[in-house]
Amino acid sequence: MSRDELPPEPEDGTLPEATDADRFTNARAIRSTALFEDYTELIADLTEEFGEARITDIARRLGVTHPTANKAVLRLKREGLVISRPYRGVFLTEAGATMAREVKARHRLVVRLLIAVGVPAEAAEMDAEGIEHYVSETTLKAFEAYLDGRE
Amino acid sequence: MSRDELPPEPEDGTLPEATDADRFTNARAIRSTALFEDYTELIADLTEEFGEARITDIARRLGVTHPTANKAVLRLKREGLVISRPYRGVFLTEAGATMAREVKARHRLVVRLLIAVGVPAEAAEMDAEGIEHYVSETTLKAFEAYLDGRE
DNA sequence: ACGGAAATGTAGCCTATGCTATATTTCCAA
DNA sequence: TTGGAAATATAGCATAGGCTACATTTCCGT
Ligand SMILES: [Mn+2]
Ligand SMILES: [Mn+2]
Ligand SMILES: [Mn+2]
Ligand SMILES: [Mn+2]
Repeated sequence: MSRDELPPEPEDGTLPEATDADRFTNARAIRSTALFEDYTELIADLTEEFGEARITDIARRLGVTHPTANKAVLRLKREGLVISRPYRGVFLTEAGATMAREVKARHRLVVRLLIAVGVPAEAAEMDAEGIEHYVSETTLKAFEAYLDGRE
Repeated sequence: MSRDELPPEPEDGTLPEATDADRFTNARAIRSTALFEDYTELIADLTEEFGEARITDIARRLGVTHPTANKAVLRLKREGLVISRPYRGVFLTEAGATMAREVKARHRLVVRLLIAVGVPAEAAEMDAEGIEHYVSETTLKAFEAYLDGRE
C-alpha cells in the first residue's frame, strides 16, 4: 500500500514546507563536509601557533592516527583546500582559509550562545564541536541578534 | 620536533580540562550513532501513524533509496534495536523504543530552545535534525532550565 | 484465481574514514 | 658527518552508508 505522503500543498502563495526528506538530506550533506571543516579550522589554528601544520600535530589534536590524518589531507588537497609537499607541513589555500574562518566564527558563536542560555562552559565546548556544523546562516543570524540583545 | 601539547595540568583538585582530541573523539563517537537515532525515531513515528514501519516509507521519509534503508535496518537488527521478518514491517525492540523516546525528546527540546532564542521555526526544524545528536545531557538540562525560566 | 504492479530483498559497486604494519625520509645529537 | 629516532608516506584491511540493477515476494483488482 503506497501512502501518499504529500503534505497539504499550500496554494496560497506561501512557501511549501520542507519535508522530512529535505531535512534528512540536508543533514547528510552537512555530515559529508563536517570533517573538512574540522580539518581546515585545526590547520588554521596550528599554522597560527607554529607557523605550519604538521601531520603529526594534526593527528594528535584530532585524536586519530597519522595515516588517517595523512589520507584526509590528500582529500583536502584534491578539493583544493590545502597544499602540501611530501614530508612537509600542510597549508591552507584561499578556499581553505575562507572555510576555516567561517567555521571558526560559527564555532565561537555556538559556544557563546550555549553559555548565554546557561550551558556550563566545558559542556558548551564539547557539544559545539558537533553542533557547529549544522547551524545554518539563518540560525547564526538569530544567535547574533540574541546575543546582541543582551548587551 | 615533537611539541609538548600537554595542557597545564591543574594539580589543585580541579578536573583536568577536555583536550581538543577528547572533543573530536566525542564528536566522532556521536556521528556513528546519529544514523541509528534518526532511524529509531522515524520508525517510532511511522509505527504510531500506520501501526507499522514499512521499508518503502522509511526510505521515502529519509530521502534515500530502499536498498539503503534495507541495509540500515539490517544493522539496526544486528544491534538489537529492531525486529523484522522478510517482506514485513519493521518494529522497535525495547532498546530501540527507548532510544527513539530519548531522541524525540532531544529533538523537540532543541527545536523549542532554538525558537526561544529567536530562530525561525522552519530553520529550527531544519537545523535540529543535525544538532539533536550532539546535545549532551548537561546541555539538555540547561535548555530545560532556560525554557522553564521564561514562564 | 491469477497476473501484473508494488514492495521488498540481494548483489555488487563506490567513496569515506578509520585502523595496523611497514617503508621511506628527515633531522638532530654525538 | 652520520646513525638512529622521529616524522611522514604507503599498502592493505575493515566497516558504514550511499547507489543501480536485478530477483523475489506480496498484494490487489479484475
Ligand atoms: Mn567540529
Ligand atoms: Mn570547531
Ligand atoms: Mn537527526
Ligand atoms: Mn530528529
